[in-house]
Amino acid sequence: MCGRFIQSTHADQLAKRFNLLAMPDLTPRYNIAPSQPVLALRMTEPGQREAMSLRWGLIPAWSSEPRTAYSTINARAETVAEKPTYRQAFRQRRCLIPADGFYEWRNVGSRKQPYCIAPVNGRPLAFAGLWDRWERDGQVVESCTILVTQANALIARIHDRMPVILDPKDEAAWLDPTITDPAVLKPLLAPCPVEWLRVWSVSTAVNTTRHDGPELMAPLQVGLDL
DNA sequence: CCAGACGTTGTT
DNA sequence: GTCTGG
DNA sequence: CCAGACGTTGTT
DNA sequence: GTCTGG
Repeated sequence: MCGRFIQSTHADQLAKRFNLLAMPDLTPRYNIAPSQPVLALRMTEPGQREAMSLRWGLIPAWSSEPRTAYSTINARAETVAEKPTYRQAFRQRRCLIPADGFYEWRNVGSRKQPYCIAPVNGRPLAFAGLWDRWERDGQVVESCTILVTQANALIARIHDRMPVILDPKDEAAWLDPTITDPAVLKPLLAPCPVEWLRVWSVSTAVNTTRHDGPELMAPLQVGLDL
């Protein structure tokens, strides 16, 4: 799955990578946790891409409270087109979530060892995401979820699920609001090639959400790598 | 019909 | 064990 | 995802 | 809102 990730690329670099006209000021973040704000990209009317900040953990528009009684930080690619919580968003409110890496935990006996996974080429990845807008009594909460799929052979050493990392050539289609056919969209949600990513073990400092900095990505020097 | 869920993962 | 907060 | 709380009353 | 279970 995907329960922590990194957004560290500067605004100007992101604007170039994702063809954005404007970007808000960004603070690099190395330990984004559920419930926190996430930078996401969506399509606006004249076909422009727009950056926005979304709460991580999708709150459906029909929810009575601006929260859910269950976890919506991830949506399974295999079933996202049918699930009541995600179906409308899947057809109408898809987004890209830029990421410079993510963390997964491997069970080692009774211990849990965190690993960092990041792009080999150093360029930001795009997670496939969905967003929704919740509104009651003038209170507005925009929120998102990250799609997950079967782990590729690299990630499978750690965990059996991983975020959907889109092929850059599919990013425009994922954002295109005129595409609503699951038969067209679902093939974009395959596990990414192992060649795009590298994996290494990191300190359990990442476990604590108040820790945030590039040091969280530092490789462990004690031979826990896979 | 109404009531109640609506999710993912891991573990047993 | 389970829920909430980050 | 992990970490940390998980309760009530009365007093300051 | 929409689907499932009773």
